[in-house]
Amino acid sequence: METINILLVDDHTLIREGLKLILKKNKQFKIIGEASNGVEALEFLEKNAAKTHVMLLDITMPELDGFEVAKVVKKKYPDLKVLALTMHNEESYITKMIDVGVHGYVLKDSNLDDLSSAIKTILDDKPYYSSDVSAVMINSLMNKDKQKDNNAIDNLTEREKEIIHLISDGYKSSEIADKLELSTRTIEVHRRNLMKKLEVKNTAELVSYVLKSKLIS
Amino acid sequence: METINILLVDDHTLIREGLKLILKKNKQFKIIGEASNGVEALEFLEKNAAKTHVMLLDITMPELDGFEVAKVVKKKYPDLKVLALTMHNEESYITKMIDVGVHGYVLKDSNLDDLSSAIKTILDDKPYYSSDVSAVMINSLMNKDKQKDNNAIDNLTEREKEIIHLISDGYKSSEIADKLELSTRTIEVHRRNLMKKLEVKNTAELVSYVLKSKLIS
DNA sequence: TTTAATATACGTATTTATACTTAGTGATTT
DNA sequence: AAATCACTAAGTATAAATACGTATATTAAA
Repeated sequence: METINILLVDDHTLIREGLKLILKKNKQFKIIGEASNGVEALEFLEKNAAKTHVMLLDITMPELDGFEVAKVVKKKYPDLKVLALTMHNEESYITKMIDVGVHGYVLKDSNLDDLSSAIKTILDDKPYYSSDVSAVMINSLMNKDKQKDNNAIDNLTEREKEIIHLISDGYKSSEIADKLELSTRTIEVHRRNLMKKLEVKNTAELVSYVLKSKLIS
Repeated sequence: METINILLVDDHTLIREGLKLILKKNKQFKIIGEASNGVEALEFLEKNAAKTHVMLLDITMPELDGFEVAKVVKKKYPDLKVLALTMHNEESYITKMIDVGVHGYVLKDSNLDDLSSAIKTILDDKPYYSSDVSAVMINSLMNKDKQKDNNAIDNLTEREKEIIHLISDGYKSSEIADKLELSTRTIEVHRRNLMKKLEVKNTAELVSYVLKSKLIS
């Protein structure tokens, strides 16, 4: 059983102390550094990145927040695992952290077992998300879908959907006409109708609209 | 404790029989109908939708598959809860079912407890997804993000990102020029450079590219 | 059965986007 | 000091998209 070296990053001293006490219960864990903001954390890593295995990272911090830190770490120290630690259970935070390349995400009301298994899971190169977090993700996917209802996209015809798909793939009207064996004029009319139905001004906004509304993936 | 009326839709007789036996263990559940394909299921609902509470729906079926059935049901019978039941644990299936408006999704290797709580959860107007499914979702989000790395988008300059954002919002070059107090020609150069860097042919593909790569949300 | 919607197609005109070339300036790097 | 890069800008020319109007055959819905 090898020692796991941990860097603790949180702006609240009390929370850092608490985490230290919790982590001490598992003798495998060793806290080799602490930082109270992003700048300090990156300074520590400048010298000690090689021996650091896991970074426990708070999201909301002064100076340089967790998002920015995670971005930098991912680029400069790709081997270092980052476990986001936060009280925020909102979708925007979670997706943003995932986007930024965090390996795991645990809520601050987790217990020692959760934390231990999170650390071990991400060291094993698997993502870890506490169950509450998963629930939020699924929920948000559901809600996004609800938004999709009742909107203008339902009024598109099959032909229009077909054409909008080809437009998004970068085909110009003449190419679409060839593909579907139709006149270029017909495709142009479909474009006009599509823009009118979806109330957009040009091709760019049209593509943007359909992609955001998830008609096309 | 009210009776919950269930419609069972699966093309394999053996699976239907098995499900009936499993569901019989809970006296609250009552199977009021069966169907071996989508067409039969919709025919049953034509007459009995009012008294049907939950539809247990297999995805892979002949004639009319689960996706299509779910679509129709959502439109015609919005109060009827649909629980997708399948052995497929792949991301494409799951996201597609969510898109189509299914209320819950359970794998066929679940046990009675899972099934019962799934049914009760969706009747309570909450989404239900078995834990394995959640894991797949999170994983797919992670993987999408990994794809994003190493791609051409990292090479874009701040100005280019700013402009591509405005393009996606439907602004034409002259409008972007006004907004940023630059020459229209400058914007045109940026567009050219963007298309060259991202190896796309036109505006449509450009917008499609950046949205899919999640540079813009 | 009339109505409405869909898909098809052409004409004309204007506006945008795209292609190719050249070039100055300021900041950064080697 | 020289080279590189990001940003800026212009000239010229063609291709594509957009904005109008008009029209017809088919199909779905009232």
